[in-house]
Amino acid sequence: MKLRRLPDTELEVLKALWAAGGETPRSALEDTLSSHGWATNTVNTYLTRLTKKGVIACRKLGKSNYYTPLVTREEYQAFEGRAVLDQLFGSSLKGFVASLAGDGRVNQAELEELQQYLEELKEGK
Amino acid sequence: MKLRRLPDTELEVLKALWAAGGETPRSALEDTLSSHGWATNTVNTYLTRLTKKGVIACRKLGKSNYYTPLVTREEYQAFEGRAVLDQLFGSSLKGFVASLAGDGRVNQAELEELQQYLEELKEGK
DNA sequence: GAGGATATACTACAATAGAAGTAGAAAGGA
DNA sequence: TCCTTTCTACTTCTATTGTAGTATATCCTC
Repeated sequence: MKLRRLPDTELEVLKALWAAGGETPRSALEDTLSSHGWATNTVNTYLTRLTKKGVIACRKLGKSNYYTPLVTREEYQAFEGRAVLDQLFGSSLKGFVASLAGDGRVNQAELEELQQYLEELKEGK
Repeated sequence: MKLRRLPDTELEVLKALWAAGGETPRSALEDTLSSHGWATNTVNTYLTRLTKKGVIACRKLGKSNYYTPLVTREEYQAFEGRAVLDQLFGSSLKGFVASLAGDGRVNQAELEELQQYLEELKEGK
């Protein structure tokens, strides 16, 4: 499927669906999304839009609609991450990290964690 | 200034302005942006919108408008990078890198470059 | 089988984005 | 002076997003 960047609100709904894991009734999503303070109908609109875009599937069981993500979190993350990298950092991963590190927007612990990950990755190959 | 996410088209214009460096007449931006195939008026619209948003400044010299970025590339990069990290990767830098690496969307050379950068950063501290 | 409770479907509406046409000012040449 | 060229300002138009109201269908209960 052709992925495209989703609006913030729709992404929040999709994230709730990912978090729920698998096919989920609308009502269950409301809890996860309650912090946003959206009206029920608002969430419903976002679900409809996501369905129309083919990002999630909707199935009616009894009186409730059940939704299933058609895009995995991993797929979307990779897509979006790559897009940002290409659009703003000249495709340079180092540029990305350097930008955040240089601005003090990322702490030491995170950098170490990343470094360790890279080591492991290298060894694993 | 309160930074906010810019629409794709406006970002392209802003990037052209960054690339030009300093105060730049509209006509000069057109060259950089020609690859997009936008009409002159289209570019103008985006410039006006960016000006209204306070992202760039406009000054009239003679018959031409000259534009200056009010947000540096570095600022915007850090802002946007951080936003993506928080929104989609649970603020985990490692998560970001792992996502791209795991998907094969980033090559070996880039990973090595990043690793080296991290080493230097550590030593420098 | 009428009335209320629930869920979903449909509609609305303002703000923002993407794209560009038209009008008008200014400057320079004939 | 008047015409043409070159810019900018103003206007327009459609699609998308953010948000939610109204209408409709269904099921349960009395």
